[in-house]
Amino acid sequence: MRIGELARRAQVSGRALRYYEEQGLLTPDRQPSGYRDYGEADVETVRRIRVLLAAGLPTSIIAEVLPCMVDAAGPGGALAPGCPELLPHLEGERDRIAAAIADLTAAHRLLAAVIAATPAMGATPGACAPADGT
Amino acid sequence: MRIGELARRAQVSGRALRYYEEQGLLTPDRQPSGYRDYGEADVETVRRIRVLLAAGLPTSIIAEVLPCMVDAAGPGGALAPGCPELLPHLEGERDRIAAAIADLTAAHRLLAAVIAATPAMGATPGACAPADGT
DNA sequence: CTTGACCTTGACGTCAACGTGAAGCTTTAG
DNA sequence: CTAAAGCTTCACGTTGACGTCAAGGTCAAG
Repeated sequence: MRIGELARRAQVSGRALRYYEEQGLLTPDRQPSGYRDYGEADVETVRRIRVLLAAGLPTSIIAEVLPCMVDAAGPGGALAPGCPELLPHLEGERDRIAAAIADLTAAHRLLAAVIAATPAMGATPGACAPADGT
Repeated sequence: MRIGELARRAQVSGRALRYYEEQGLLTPDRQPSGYRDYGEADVETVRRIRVLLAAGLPTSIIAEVLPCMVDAAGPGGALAPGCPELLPHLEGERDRIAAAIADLTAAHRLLAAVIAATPAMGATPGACAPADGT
């Protein structure tokens, strides 16, 4: 398929797909016209990229892990065995994500506490922060 | 205390502290010399700022929630009741954080799966990704 | 007084993941 | 045939949270 279709099916912009290629995350074939020619598997690959990006991993890291999860067949996204040389690196990233989850959880608790401490709305002096003119 | 001490005690750069002031997160007094003069409570405030920043909240939002958690006395960071007008906004942020946690958790699972699928190190072809010259 | 550490305000640089034209080729619809 | 999508490669713009000089003022020690 061409870039537009993949963009629609994977819910990303064409620009993003070109960027991913530039970063080595995707390497589509080319039609004689020069148009990019993506395969079906790329849809799933892009989804994985989005998951990892959403987790804050930079494209350079994703480029390393992607070939380790080439494909397989499964709804949950099964994986193939990968490259043991990157293992400590991957474990480091995994731990960084765990730490990030801890941070977010702390922030979540903080916000939840603030929300819980908020007097219910409707009956208050009203003078707090300027609240900014929106 | 002056900016250098706060920087050391709160584990941030002086530049960051000036930036926080610029964004309205901190408003230290000034000594006649023009030097910033921070109070003890600012150490904790900066820690909270860091937690929320680490969670991906922009400084503009943090500026809104900070006055809602003015202070109190507690090891976990107790809170004062806040501004009900911001409540829906805060709930939105809280949900966004929850979504981010979900993303991170998904990525964590993905990485953990890759790691688990990695053949243990030591006995493999070795040809995988170029591994990049570092 | 001099040195040196620490402080001040600008103001430009950085990094990541794209957005957004610009100028031109290709393919599809009619 | 023409017009309209859709594609191509540059290449600069954006956003956020700072880093990093630059050009000084201030303060404690000797």
